[in-house]
Amino acid sequence: MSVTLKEVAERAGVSRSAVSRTFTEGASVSEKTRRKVLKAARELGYRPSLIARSLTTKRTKLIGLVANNFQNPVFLDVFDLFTSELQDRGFRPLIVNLTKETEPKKSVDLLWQYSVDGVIIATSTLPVTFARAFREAGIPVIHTFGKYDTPEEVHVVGVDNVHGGAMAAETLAARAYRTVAVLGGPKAATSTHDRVVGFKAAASGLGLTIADIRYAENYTYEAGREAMEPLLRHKRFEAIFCGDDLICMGAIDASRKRGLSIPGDIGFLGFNDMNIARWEGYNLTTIRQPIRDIILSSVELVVAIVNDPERSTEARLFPCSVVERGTLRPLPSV
Amino acid sequence: MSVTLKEVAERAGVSRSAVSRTFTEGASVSEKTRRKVLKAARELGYRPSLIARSLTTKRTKLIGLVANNFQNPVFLDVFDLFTSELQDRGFRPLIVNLTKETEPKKSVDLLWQYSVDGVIIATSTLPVTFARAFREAGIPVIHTFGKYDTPEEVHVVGVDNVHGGAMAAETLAARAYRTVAVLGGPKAATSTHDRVVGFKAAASGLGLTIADIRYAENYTYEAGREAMEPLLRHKRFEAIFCGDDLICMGAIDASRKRGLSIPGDIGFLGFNDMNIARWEGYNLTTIRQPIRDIILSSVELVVAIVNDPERSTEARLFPCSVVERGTLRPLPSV
DNA sequence: GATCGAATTGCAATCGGTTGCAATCAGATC
DNA sequence: GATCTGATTGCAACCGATTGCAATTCGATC
Repeated sequence: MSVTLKEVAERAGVSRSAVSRTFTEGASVSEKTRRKVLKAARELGYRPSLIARSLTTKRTKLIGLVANNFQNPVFLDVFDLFTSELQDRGFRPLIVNLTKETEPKKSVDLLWQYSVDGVIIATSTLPVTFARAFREAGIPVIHTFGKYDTPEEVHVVGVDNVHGGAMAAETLAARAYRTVAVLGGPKAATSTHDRVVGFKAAASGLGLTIADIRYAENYTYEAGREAMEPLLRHKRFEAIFCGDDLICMGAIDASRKRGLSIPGDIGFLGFNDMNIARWEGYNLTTIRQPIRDIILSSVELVVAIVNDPERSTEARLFPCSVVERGTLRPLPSV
Repeated sequence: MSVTLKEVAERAGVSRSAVSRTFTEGASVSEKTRRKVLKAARELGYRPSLIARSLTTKRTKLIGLVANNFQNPVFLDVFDLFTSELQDRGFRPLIVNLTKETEPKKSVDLLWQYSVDGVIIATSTLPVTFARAFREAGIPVIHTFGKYDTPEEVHVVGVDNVHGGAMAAETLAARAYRTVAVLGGPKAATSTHDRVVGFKAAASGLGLTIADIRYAENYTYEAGREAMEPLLRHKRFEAIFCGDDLICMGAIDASRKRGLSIPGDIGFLGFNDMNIARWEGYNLTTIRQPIRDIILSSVELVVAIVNDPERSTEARLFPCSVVERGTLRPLPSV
């Protein structure tokens, strides 16, 4: 069926080693035999089998990409960037969908059996035990969007969510809001936790009163809408900080349904700056996560630790930034 | 580093064959040795290497998933379903991101080198030559969201877009619209072409006048907004059929910006019924593609042809349906 | 206890490559 | 032409499994 090394060797009149060497970077082959081999290979349509190769080299060039958040639009960017970046560096992503499965051991087994060179966990809604399980199995792992912890147990790339939360509080305070509410993402997510912690801490220093805190069931529009309802029943805040743009949009629509105008009656501040935040219908003021930087850095890091597994763990945290649009009242002129 | 067959065999005091057999479905092993082997395996933490296995079995249990549309939210569902369904059947998706790359040969080479068992091309914006390239390389391939053609060159799963387009025309006609416009997806996509063809054909039979036809650059909100502008300059239609929900939302926002009300001044009909279509802010009336059915069927089919590559090509087309919401005026009561 | 067929087991070859090692070769130097 | 050095080449073992085949074991039957 498929052409093998041996056939190429025979046709080129050289040994199998010679053929193997012409196809491995930096191996010792004379220009003469290399040409003979390439000619024969071309004629036969030969491509080395990565499966066979990885059996001896112990490198598969596969990177496990573990995710459980297939409903949030940010993940379009995340997938796009991860897949193309890995591809450009000669790696291939092997996706593991964790939506149904919550048992770390099974994913570890799965990826272990495929001998992936490394694993990227791309979600903020998994506990650190997950990443740890990979590390204990001896598989290089990095947790993108993970929680930063000292001492660093595992490589983390993401944003400093505590700082992001603080930034949100500052943004509201700067616009002269005094009484505010928080509508967080799913309570179990470490990102939610950190953002709220950061928000609270900064709020108290800024003279902001937090009238209410609630959490959406998950990172969806519907969850945001639902979670907003009770907050609207006894509305006693001027603005609200949402833990995610999607949730924020749900909350906005819930408010509009009650006839509230934005930002007149109520101000909204999102988190993420996904594409949809730019849409005219919402035009969301939001805290931006530099997704692109995060992914590029993750890929770069995973490649680095694949090449040097002993590398000490590190946390790469990128700064968030405020994207000013139309759901908060303007900054008071100075 | 990792535990091998041989070590398990030694510990269990049996031959390597015995170990191999206990781990392969339906092989002949006595209950007694199977127990010994499992015990030893458990103690050592042994998991068979799929890489090594696939070298002899010629099966990798990998399925290439080729996509180029990482910006459209429907693909969240598509990825979610594909990955979890393949997973459930013991296969793993190997993703190829074609956004930058347009040369079929390179993807074929790539997946060939990984000896994938089969390939799913999940996009409507690639020509049939792409799928053909895989078939010619002897790799089982199915084109999801592909164009249905007779004679069938390649397995296709999707909807009958001609019929979908016709359904759109009927929907508009039934609501007593007389003069309409079309805002298609990217012109190169076969799906766009077919939908427009179906729409035109049905329109003429229904007494609908098509005042204008335009195409968006790609399947995005921004492209929809831009493409709508010229249509609005000399607006001479009562309703518009958009080739995609996202494009439709862009078009809606462009219209609202000009102060037009919906569906009062202008009616909108989308295509796809993605999650966002349900959002209060848009509440889009749209033609629904049964994504779930399409994906499940694709996965089922790819597994089938992996097991029987000689199977004759087939086209599985699912029917579209109208989802009534708020962007078209109501059906006249009878 | 001998005989027979079926079930189990182990041997050894194989899958398609890589790589350490020793042998060979080429070119430079004397 | 002999000698030396570094570059090239081929041999053969190995990576971690599977599998056809022949040998062995087992249980049942006579």
